[in-house]
Amino acid sequence: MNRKDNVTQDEPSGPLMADVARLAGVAISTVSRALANPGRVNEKTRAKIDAAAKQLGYTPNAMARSLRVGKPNTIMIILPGSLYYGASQIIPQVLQSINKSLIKAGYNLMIANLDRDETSERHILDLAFGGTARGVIILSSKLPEVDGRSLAQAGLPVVSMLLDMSDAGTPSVVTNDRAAVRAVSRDLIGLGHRRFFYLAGPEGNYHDVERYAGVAEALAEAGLGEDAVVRSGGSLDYQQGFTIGLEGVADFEALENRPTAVIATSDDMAISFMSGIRKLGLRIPEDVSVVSFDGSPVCAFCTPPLSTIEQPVEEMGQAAAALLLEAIENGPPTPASCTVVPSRLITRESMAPPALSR
Amino acid sequence: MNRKDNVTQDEPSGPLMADVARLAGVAISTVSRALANPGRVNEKTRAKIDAAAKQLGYTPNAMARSLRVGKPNTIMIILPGSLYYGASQIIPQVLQSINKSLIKAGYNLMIANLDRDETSERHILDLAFGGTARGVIILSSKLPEVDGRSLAQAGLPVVSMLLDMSDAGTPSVVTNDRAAVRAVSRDLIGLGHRRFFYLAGPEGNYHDVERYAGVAEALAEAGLGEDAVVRSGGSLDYQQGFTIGLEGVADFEALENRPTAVIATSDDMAISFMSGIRKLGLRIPEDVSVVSFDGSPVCAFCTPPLSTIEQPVEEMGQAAAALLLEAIENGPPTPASCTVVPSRLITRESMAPPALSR
DNA sequence: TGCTTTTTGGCAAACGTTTGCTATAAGCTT
DNA sequence: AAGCTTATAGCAAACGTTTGCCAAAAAGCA
Repeated sequence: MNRKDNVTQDEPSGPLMADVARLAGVAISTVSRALANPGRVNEKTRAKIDAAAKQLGYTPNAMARSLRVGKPNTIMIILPGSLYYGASQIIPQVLQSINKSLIKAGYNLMIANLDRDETSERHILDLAFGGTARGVIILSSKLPEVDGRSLAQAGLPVVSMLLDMSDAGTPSVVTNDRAAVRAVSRDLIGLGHRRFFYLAGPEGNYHDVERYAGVAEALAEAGLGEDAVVRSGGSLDYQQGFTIGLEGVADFEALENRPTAVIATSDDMAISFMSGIRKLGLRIPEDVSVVSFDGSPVCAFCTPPLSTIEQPVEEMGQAAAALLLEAIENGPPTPASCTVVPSRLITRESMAPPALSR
Repeated sequence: MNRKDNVTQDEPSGPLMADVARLAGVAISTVSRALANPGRVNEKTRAKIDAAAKQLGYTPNAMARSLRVGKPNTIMIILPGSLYYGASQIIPQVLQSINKSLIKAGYNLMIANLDRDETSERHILDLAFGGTARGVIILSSKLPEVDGRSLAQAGLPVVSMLLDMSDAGTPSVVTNDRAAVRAVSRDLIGLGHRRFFYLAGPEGNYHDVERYAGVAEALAEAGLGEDAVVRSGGSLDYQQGFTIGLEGVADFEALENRPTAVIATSDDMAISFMSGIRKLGLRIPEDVSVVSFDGSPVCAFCTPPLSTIEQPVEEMGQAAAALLLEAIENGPPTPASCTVVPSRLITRESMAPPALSR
């Protein structure tokens, strides 16, 4: 006489803890303790219970557990639409590394897309306030906020990745965009370049601001004015990298006194740009040096092989996960920390001294 | 006098349905019905309740709901490690399109990585049997199964994507790998090619088997034997696409009577292969035509622009989601369906008639 | 052996919802 | 106006766990 007699057994729904208890001849509470706590139950009873559980193929119901304990074991990761772009494999890598860290700690990973519409924001907030998520990792976006509710007030640990929000109280993991671009700009200057072309991401975007600042700083250091660099792009999102690169070619071609070095803020831009430039009959790196950002593996096989600043996506993912887990354990760090994982320039043939001009 | 007086209020945990009920001056059950059911409650009461809910910023607890109802609202997507590769953006696109469909239907998306270790399989099964997932979409893998439990017996709707498992009773959404490769092989034959080079994925892999079969069929149709094609690779996973391509170059170079057309089974392979071939001083497409599989946008900017078979990832994702939702509603289709979303060849300059040989 | 301390197991109350059933109020019919 | 049906609201029992508290048993001690 099992539960459900009169009902037309429509859901098998698996064995319950009660079934295990019955089979092992103990109380439910003992089963619970046997499966979870280390020392609270006699070794012999535990063995009996383990055996019973295995025999029945028992799997504890995670939701019932979370509900009772008041702490879900799901982490939400927020992926902005703008990150789904081109050849660089940011998202899969991030997902993989974060998930690995989380699973090790007993958490699951739920994904949420953040588009520009209110629906997606609302959905995210429902997840956050609805007790589904235990913590949040948000990629390169500000905290969603709609009709009164803000992710900041959900009482959940939040870690920002790629975008530094430590000022706003959210611990962050970023890479040193600015320093990396500054360094590579310096390198270009060292090679003899004096006129630059900058392929920009969307105007005002954190990454673009940082990266451009890197260029500007390097120029300043070298005693060059900001008029040494021509900006192209700025209206399209990173998703449109290939298009930005192509439009950049047109801009470049129209220039009077053409720059000798191009700094692209994503591999996509650089790749389509190089393709277009070569169609124009210009040679890389002889006529133009190109450097870009992202570190996609495919850059090694471009013509010519493309120098690129590798984003340490995996390490950042791990760091973000670690930070989040720590915040879940001990509360958020105060003041909010900002972990900087350094990026690395991979030098390839697309960079060279400029041909002697004029 | 709220709940929790003596306790050191460590969790705000948000307003409860009971709070809304109290504020609106009705019973909890009425609130529940007002928020969920369409007509079960008086319009006036509903308004009062809605107002109270909004005022408190109430968000229903999803887990309590799922527990009570017995049906979670989370869908699990299983991503095999082998899919995280190179330049092709399969995963992000799939995730994005599936998530969009699911959210519209009120579901959340949880991701699970399937590696070759037992841990990851166990984790997936815990999710499936533990009442966390309502349905599963599995990408390009067979159903996980470890110590007695198999995903097939979890009583969950499962849809397979990329891999046809309809024979085994799992409804599937795939693209017509074989037909697509057959068609492009035909095209190559039509251009005059008679000797082929095939860059293989892992031996025995579904995709590789299908794609190679496409080549073989086209050859047979044209009265050519299978000795018209040289296979390269076969030991490495698709993740290693770039390496496969490079090794392919070595294999190719060593050949006596070199093929004039190369069929690569991923864009990565083709890209690194082309890069290597050109280093050898061979010209594409004059000396070798190249065609590949995946449809990564970056192919348009290769030198030369690379012909590739575009995988309709987004449509497949939508189809898979639709199929899963349908299975959740009305049970799985019997017999298991296999939806084929056609792929499309994008013709670019990497394909041309062979130079007159000898 | 009788007492205290420690270990182990069980009862039952949570966790925050949904929902079957019942009670009341309201609207109709004749 | 009495009896009927229908709409609306409330009570309380679920859903499958965990855990505070108490009881029983075992073990230690004198």
